[in-house]
Amino acid sequence: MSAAATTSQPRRPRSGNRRDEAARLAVLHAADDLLVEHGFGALTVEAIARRAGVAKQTIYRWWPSKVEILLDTLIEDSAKRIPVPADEPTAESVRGYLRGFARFLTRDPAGKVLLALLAEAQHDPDTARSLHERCLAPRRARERAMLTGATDAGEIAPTLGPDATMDALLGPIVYRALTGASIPRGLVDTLVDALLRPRAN
Amino acid sequence: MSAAATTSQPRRPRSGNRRDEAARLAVLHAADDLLVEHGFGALTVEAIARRAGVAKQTIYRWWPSKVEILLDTLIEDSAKRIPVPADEPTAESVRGYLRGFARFLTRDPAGKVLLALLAEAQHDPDTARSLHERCLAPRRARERAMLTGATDAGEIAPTLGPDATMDALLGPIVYRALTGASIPRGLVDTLVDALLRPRAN
Amino acid sequence: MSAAATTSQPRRPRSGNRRDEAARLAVLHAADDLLVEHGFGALTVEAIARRAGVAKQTIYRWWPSKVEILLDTLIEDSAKRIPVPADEPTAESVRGYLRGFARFLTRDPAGKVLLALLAEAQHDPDTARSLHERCLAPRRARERAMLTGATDAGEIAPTLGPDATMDALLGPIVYRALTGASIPRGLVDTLVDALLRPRAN
Amino acid sequence: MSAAATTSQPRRPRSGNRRDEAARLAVLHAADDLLVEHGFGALTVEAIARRAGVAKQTIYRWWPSKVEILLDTLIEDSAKRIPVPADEPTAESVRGYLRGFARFLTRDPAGKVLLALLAEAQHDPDTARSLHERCLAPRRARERAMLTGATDAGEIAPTLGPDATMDALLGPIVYRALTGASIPRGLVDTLVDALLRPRAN
DNA sequence: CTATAAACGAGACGGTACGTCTAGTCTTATC
DNA sequence: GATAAGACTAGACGTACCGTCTCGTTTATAG
Repeated sequence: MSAAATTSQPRRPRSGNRRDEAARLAVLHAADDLLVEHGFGALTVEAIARRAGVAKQTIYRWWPSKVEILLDTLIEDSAKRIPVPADEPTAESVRGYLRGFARFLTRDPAGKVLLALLAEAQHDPDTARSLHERCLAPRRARERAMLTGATDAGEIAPTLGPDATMDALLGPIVYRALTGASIPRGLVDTLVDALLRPRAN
Repeated sequence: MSAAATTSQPRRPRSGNRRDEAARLAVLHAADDLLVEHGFGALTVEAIARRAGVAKQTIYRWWPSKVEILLDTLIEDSAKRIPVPADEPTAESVRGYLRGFARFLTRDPAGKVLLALLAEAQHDPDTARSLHERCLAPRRARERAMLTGATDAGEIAPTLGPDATMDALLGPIVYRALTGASIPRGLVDTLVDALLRPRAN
Repeated sequence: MSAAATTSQPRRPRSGNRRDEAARLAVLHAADDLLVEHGFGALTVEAIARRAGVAKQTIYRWWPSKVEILLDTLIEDSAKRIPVPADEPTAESVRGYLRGFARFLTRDPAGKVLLALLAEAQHDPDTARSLHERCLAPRRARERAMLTGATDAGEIAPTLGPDATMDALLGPIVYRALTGASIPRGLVDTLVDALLRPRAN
Repeated sequence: MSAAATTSQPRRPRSGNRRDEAARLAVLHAADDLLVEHGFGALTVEAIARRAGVAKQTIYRWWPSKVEILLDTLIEDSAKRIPVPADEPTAESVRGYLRGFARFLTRDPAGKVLLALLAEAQHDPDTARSLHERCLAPRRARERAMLTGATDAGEIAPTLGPDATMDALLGPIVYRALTGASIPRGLVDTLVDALLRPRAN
């Protein structure tokens, strides 16, 4: 309470057991597996707990909803599988990004997670907000940087602003994935040609 | 009523009361209202029955699931609000169709139904099948006719096939609606210009 | 709408399926069995539902708590096993009643129900109220009648009022049952002799 | 322990490897208070720990169950409030003991503890055993001594053996406390008169 | 003019999952 | 080594809907 008290740093009453990393990973994997194997309908908190060998309370302690569990896996997976190109500001890198995105949505099990969250966001405003804040907005920021970089480098000349351009490029890919259609190589090429170099042709 | 009628259906196993049209409409409106007012999460069969003043069994008797209720309303509404142009095979009519589509998704309460069904289709294969068979496929057939008509008339010259072209046009609109973004007039114009008259400019 | 309709009595808006008697009995028996076999600690609503082959909601629909289930069985059983003598206003019938009571508490499985409810009443005011209103008070009314009848007939001459007399007679029996002690024949005899015929000896 | 020890830890006489008496008392008082204030239903280990400002583990380390906590307080309180008379082997001292007992059960907050434990003993065999071994049996031994002392002194002449006599005296008192009834002075007097001096009148 | 049979409202039923609570155990870091 | 803090597994709590199944009533045709 005297000088000694003043010297002591803001009290760190930290103690107690720390979070169990194994439990955290078990939950993430269980959620992922259940979604891929049995669909979103089978993705209940009880089922996740059962499959992960974890108590329900452990899930509720760390995640406010099953949607946040999926978001955790999605953020990690999408960062690995479909990083936004930041180094080479070329039209080709944009094309490559879109092809990777298409492959992710149609072939990668983790792509199902994005589609499921995009779907759930239509049913639940909280999901919509979380999906935007934690996944879509950060990615969009990097996508904008990718486009403006390439534009500044003279590689592309989009008619629309960066946001609308990205939506025009991604929209068809996402929509076909949502409707269960494949995404042919020509579609991506045409989108890039038509929207990024409208006059350069 | 006459001898002819009696002859045409000699064994009428049918008897008793016929379907109550008032109950049918009450269910459709209750489902629509609940979706718009409280979201898909509040759209339970019990809530629909409660709001419609109808017994649950009456719903289960006529609809296999709540999704089919929504489909019934969607098919009727979309036929009225966003008919596929069939008379004038011009680029302008395509543009008008896309603008109507964008307005439907972002402004019309009935547009929420389409987004909700598209979402639910990600969670449930039965919904996906119904949505395609009863809504998306018939509309796509008319959209294809619209595009081929305009192409034959020399009004447009799409690079892609009619299906991919429609997805490239609709995808951005749907995607922005799904992510809660508005759909600016310039986006539709650019899509039409870039994808339907790539060389005609 | 005619005079006939007006004449018809106020319509009985009865509809819906009636209560399932089999489910009701299954619940009562399951609760009883669980209490006797595994004790009050194992008497959870889930366990009752499981053992009765009944949905939890069915229990919650008809009983506000598991205590009321036990009360239902207790009221029925105690009416059968330890009826309060009403016909013969003799000291002997009182003695017989107390012996039956002692046997009920120590030998009859249903006696465990009374002890459990008396115990639970100490933990929960709602139980205390229900136990009094539905079981103890009605029985006490009949016990009072028994005592006053015998007193009027000159068979007994209790010093205390009927309530205190009954408590003085039953208290030792209940207390020994609560503490797991047997109830010897001499105890009942001495209580009757000492409290009902203090001067008659 | 001496001045040297004090010097070695100038500011921290507290903590170390011995049992923390402050924690022990905090737990006992918290349990007592919770029982009196919110009833047995609110008496959870978590609530005790919370109210006592003590870790759950500290409770589990020293007490096998919350029942033992209550027993600790009960033994201490009952020894103080209702000691069994050992000095004067008179009928009057027995009467005084019973009156004290009645007052303890109906007026003293600590009396609630005995009723709660007697109740819990019906639900849980471990509680029953502990209650007997640590509380009821030792007290009963002293009560027996009280009765035999008075009998030998010619002050009383009970018909029944000492155990049954004590149960016949205490039973009505306990039963009325359990059922929420008051214990009138006349009841105790009549019990003493009727059971201890059946022929001496 | 009945008699039948379908559709209706009401709602009980066996279930599944929800999100919360407490039990009792185990771990970490502090004193 | 005892403590405060608190994460962990386990499982019951009471609620909301699910989809199925009677009930008894209503009503439009069939006989």
